[in-house]
Amino acid sequence: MQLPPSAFLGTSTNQNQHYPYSQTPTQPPPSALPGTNMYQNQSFPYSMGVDQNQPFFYSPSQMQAPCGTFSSTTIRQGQADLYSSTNHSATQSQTPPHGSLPGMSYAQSHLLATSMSSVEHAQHARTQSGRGDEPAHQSSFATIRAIEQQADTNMEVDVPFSGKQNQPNSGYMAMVLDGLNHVSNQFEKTMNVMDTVAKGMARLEEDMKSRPVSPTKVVIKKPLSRTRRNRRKVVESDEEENDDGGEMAETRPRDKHLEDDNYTENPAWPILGRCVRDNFKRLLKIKSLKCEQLAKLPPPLTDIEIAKFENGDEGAIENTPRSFRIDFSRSWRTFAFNQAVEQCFVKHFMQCVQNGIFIRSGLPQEFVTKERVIHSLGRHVDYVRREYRQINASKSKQKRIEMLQHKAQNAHKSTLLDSRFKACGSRASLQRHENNLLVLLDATAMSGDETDNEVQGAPKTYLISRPHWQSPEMKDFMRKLDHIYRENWRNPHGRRATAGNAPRIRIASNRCKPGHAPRGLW
DNA sequence: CGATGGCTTGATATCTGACT
DNA sequence: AGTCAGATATCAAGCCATCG
Repeated sequence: MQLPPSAFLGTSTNQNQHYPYSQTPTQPPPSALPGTNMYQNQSFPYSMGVDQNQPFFYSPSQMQAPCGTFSSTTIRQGQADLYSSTNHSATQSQTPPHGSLPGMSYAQSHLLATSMSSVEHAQHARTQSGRGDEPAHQSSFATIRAIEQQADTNMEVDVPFSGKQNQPNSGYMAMVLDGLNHVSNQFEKTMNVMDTVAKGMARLEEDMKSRPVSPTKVVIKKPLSRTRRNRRKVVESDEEENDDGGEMAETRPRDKHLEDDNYTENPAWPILGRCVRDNFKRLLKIKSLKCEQLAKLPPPLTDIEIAKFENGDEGAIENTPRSFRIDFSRSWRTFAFNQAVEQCFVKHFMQCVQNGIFIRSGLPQEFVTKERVIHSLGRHVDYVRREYRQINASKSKQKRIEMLQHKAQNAHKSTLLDSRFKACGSRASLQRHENNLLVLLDATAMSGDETDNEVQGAPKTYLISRPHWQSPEMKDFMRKLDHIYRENWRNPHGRRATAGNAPRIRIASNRCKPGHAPRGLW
């Protein structure tokens, strides 16, 4: 017997449509589980917050979880612990049901609690009535078997119970049994995942042992949830297999610093970068690197000021943490004034580290050296100088806006490629295109978006500007993928409605942009 | 060697549905 | 009402190749 997933564990947000049966307030409350009467006047060796001397009844709240939608709200460790210690009611707000595990959704935990109690009842009945092969019990199990058989031909269930108390609705019973089966499968899957995680943790631990890492807090990066990561994984794994038979390839040094020292591989390196950037902005008294903030910075030094600085004349600009000034128009590494600024910054930063200013940021004190601060600062200044130049360049405001638009277009292209991968992955018949076509493309091969309207409040629309090398057939195929992606977004199957911003509204146009066709397409 | 353009990518902001 | 999850858009930052 198989119920469609949506009928039992559907995650659609539209409960009215996907509810396997209605649960309107006007309906009679759900009553006893099948076979309840045979448990009457018996004490139960478990506690679920019910009177052990009373026959077991499903409460409406317990009924609701397995039959309605699944919440994606997960239970945190503390909440699960709370329940374990206090044995709260499963319906209590914000309190997960008994037996909940961290990471489990509320609805899943309700389903588990409900189903587990059914199992316990069945086991209890077995022990109370003797072995299952005894005549009295055989009849009970024969009843359940009959219900199962009946359920096969009675899949449409509108009311969980018939009017008579203690008379099970066969369809509902079928769903309970199916639910038990599902929970069992879910549990098995969860155990497999946990096993994999445990093995991964063990490998990580081994790796960490072999690498000197500071004992201070390690910031865990948010994992990439995007298909981009998966794509790259596919490509990388292919390369690895070709190169060294699947062994993890050694990371290629990205700059000459790595040839001498591996410190940029240390988890503390990005933390140092963050602290350096924050401190840099603080000394410059700016909040961000946006145009209006960078415009507040003092102008480049005049020739007179430079001469005074070089001669050490009275009145020359002094660099202190309180009056921190940089000439962004001149070289950071060769201009003497900027070199003095660098020394000032490094000295101040090292003092801050010694005073424990960055402890809360997780920066290990022993990791910080002057050379590393100089390295990190240098990279950041390169970036800030670049932004500064672009803002102060003689380009017109229109030119600047165009550059920003171009940047935004490019940033969207990777999202576009991701969505097309997702669209291909969602249809079995399209997966060959994913493997044969999309893997050849990168974000630059995607069409661009140009904003169409700037009306306040109206949903933004974008005109598609396709690469000129793209054939009409390929263009149509890409549009089709976009259409599928939007359809998937609008009509998610097997999960709740897609949250968040809707995909961009992209309108076809005759606009073209130059570019080179990716290798492999010609 | 530094400047520059083009590009990718992680982090963050923002929005909305679902849930407690 | 408040919170969380999951989605996209944008920002911030860095890498790489090229040029002078």
